[in-house]
This record gives sequence, structure tokens and C-alpha cells, in this order.
Amino acid sequence: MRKTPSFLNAEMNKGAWTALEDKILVDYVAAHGEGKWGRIPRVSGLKRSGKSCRLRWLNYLRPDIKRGNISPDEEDLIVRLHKLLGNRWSLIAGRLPGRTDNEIKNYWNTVLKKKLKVQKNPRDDHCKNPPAKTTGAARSSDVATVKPAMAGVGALAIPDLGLNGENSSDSFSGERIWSEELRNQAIDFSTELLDTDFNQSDLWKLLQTENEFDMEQLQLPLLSSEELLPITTTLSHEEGH
DNA sequence: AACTGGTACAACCGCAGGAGC
DNA sequence: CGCTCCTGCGGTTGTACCAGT
Repeated sequence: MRKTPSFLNAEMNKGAWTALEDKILVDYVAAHGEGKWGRIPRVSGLKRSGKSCRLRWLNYLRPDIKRGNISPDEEDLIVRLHKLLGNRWSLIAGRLPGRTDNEIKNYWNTVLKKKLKVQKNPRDDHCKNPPAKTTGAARSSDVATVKPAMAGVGALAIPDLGLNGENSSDSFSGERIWSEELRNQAIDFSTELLDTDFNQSDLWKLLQTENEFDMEQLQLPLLSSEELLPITTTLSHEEGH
């Protein structure tokens, strides 16, 4: 791989961005759009590498960045996605609107790693956050008729509420109930997977090649019948056209 | 008030892969 | 086919901030 010429490196600023640099970058993107990051130093005179500009824009300056703490719902989703995808931060971030891969990665490394470690060794935390067990209220057979793998992938994001409406604890957050918004988002994810040619998708190939996809092993709650409804409806619609 | 250790997060680095020539 | 450029990803580092002593 080619490296940036040393004479350019010598001129590049490093470290924290100044307000002026931010403004130059924002102005550039407003005028030229995203992409072609390597041209920014030449065109705008900004003494930052293209990579640095891209990172600054994506992780900080982009207008749709969601500021503030990660909500418990988002935290749950991160944990579930991480169980399935591993350290694919960009994929995980793709399911959390307004959050960046860098932010999620940092959050995982500084917060969630410790939380999960405590859950694995509850004595360390004297049962403050006892690890919940998967109830298995919704069995894998429930999804067997609707392209089980796909339904399962979507289901990873949805805590099982139980067929009778009572909350069963999920693998991370105990008995807390997800917000309607995030639940809908997770169901959208499932539907999206069905809408797309999932068997050809990168995610599907990844799951197959890496043999990571095992819902039982992951102890992830599967979709209840209620939650499967929007998916089965979509599928019936597709197959019946 | 000064020091210290821990935490959170911004930023950098190396690498891989795709596109265009 | 190989080279160059560009983009994106994940791991790691640097540092500001904060709480505790």
C-alpha cells in the first residue's frame, strides 16, 4: 500500500481538531458533498489527511449524529448484535441510527465489556446485576416455517415478551421492557432481511462461513408468534404474488 | 489544594479491498 | 495484470476530565 509522501505528513496537523478546522471541513462537505476526502487538503487548504477528515466528519460533524448517552435499549441492542456479529462495529452501528461505529466500539470497550464480565462472574458484583436466563418461551420451532435463519437473525434484536404477555427476562437486561420505538425498529430489521435477497447478502454469507449463527448457543430469545406476524405477513405477500 | 488512578472518548494507525487506469 | 488512489474497518493510543485520597 502506498503511503502518504513524507513531505505531506510533515505539514499535516494531528491531535484535537480546532473549531476553525471543523468549520472548513463542514463548509467543504456542504459545497462538495461527502467523499473524495483525499482532495480536501488540496482544495480547502485544511492541514489534515483525508482519512482524518473522513473520521472527523463521520464521527463528530455529521448532522445526523445522535448526541448523549447510550440508552438502555440501545445498549441491549448493541449486546445482542455483538453476540451475533462480533466486533463488526460498522454493521452494529448500521442498526443504531445516529450512532457511529467508533462510538459503539468505545462504549463496548469501556462499559459493556466490564458489565458482561461482571455478569459472567457475579460474585464480583454481589448480585447487583444477576445474569438472566433465557426462558426459551418462544422455541425455535415457532420460526421454522418462515425461513428460520432469517427470522432468527431478525429476532436477535427483539427481547421475548412471552406469549402470554408477561415479561420473560432476556440475556442482558433482566426484566426491563423495550421501548416501542426500538422494538419496531428491530421488527423492521427482520422485515428488511426478508425484503432483501438475504441468501445473497454479505451478512448471510458471513453467518454461514463463520458458523456463528446458532441461536440456541447464543441464548438469544426468538420471536414470539405475535412478533412474527409482520414477518410472516411480508413473506406470505411475497410468495403469494 | 495537590496528587493519583480510573474512565470516556476523540483521534490515529495499519491493513484490506475496490475502482480506475 | 499491476499500479495507484481512495475508502472503510477494527485495534490501539492519547488525553481531558473526574472522583477519591
